[in-house]
Amino acid sequence: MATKENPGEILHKYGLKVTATRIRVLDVLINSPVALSHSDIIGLIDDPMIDKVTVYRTLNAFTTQGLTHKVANEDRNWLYALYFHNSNQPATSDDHAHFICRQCERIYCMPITSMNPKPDVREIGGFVITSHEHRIHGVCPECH
Amino acid sequence: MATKENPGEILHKYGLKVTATRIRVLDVLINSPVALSHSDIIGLIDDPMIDKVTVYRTLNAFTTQGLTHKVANEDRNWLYALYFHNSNQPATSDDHAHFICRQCERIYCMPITSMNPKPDVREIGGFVITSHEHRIHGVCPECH
DNA sequence: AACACTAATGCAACAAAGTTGCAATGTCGG
DNA sequence: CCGACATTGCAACTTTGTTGCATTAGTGTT
Repeated sequence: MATKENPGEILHKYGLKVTATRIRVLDVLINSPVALSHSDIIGLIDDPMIDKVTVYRTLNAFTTQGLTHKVANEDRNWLYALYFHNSNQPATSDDHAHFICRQCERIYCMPITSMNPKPDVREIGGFVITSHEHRIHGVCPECH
Repeated sequence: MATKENPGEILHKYGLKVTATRIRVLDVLINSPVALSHSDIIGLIDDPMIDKVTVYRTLNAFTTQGLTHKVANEDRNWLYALYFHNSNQPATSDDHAHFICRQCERIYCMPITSMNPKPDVREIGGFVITSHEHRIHGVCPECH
C-alpha cells in the first residue's frame, strides 16, 4: 500500500515539490484513519510557526494533484483524506462512500461494499444520473 | 397536497406565528421546484426592506418546526426546501435523495425510487448504519 | 556545487456566510 | 383591547477560507 512509501516519495510521485510543510501535512494525513479538517491538521502539527494559509494552499495542491480528496462535514467545513487509504488502488470520488459517525462526527472514507449500492437506473423522469455520493450515518467502531 | 393551503394556514399548522416576512419566505419556497439558498430567497423576494437576519432566523425556525429541511450545496451553503414537496406524506432527511444538476447546480429533493437504493446491510466491520443520504449528480430535465 | 527558473511561503488584508445581543415592534390568546 | 412573549431590525462579530505580493526555497541543468 502506498503508505509504505515515505512522504517525500509520495509528494514527488504526485508532482508536488517537497517542502517541510507539505511533508508534515502529508504525515498527519497518512496517520489518520479519518478525514481531517484544516484546523484538525493545524492542531495535530501543533507548531505555532506553521502558517494557516500555507496549509490551506497545501491542501488545495494535494487535492488538485489527486493525492487527497475533500468532503464537507455536517458543519460544512472541508475535510481532507488521502485517496489511497482503505484500498489498494487509487479511488475516485465516485467509487467510495463516506461514513459519518453521529457520536464523534468523524468521517471515514469507505471502500465500495454492499453498504454502498449504486443506483440501478441511469435515468428517471428526465433526470440523467452520472455519479452518486453516498453519505452513510451511524456509529463507528470506536464509539460503541 | 399541502401546497393547496395558503401560507398563513401552513405556518399556523407548524406552530409558527404568522408574520409578513414568514409568509413571503414560505411563498417563495412553495413556488420553487428546487432547494433555495438564503441569497436565492432574498433575490426572489426582491425588496430592499427585507432584513437578511430575519430571513436567516425564519429559515431556522421553519427547519426547527419541521416545515423545511436544509441541505448543503456544492459550495457548502445551506439550501432550504419544503418537506412536503414531491410527496404526499411528510418526508424525513432519511428517506429521500438529493439530485444535484452539474450544469445549473440546482438541487432537487427526490422521492425514494430505484435511483436511490438503501444500503442492504445494517452493520459492516463494526460500523453500524442508522441512515443514509444519497447525493445524486447528473443533468436535470431543464438542462438538456 | 552553483545557477536560474519557477513554485511555494508568510504576512496582511479581504470576502462571504452565518450568528449574537439587544432594544423596539408585532402577534395572538384571553 | 391588553398583556405576555415571540419576532424583528440593526450593528457588531465569528469562522472559514481566499487573494495579492514581496520574499524564500526547491529542482533540473550545467
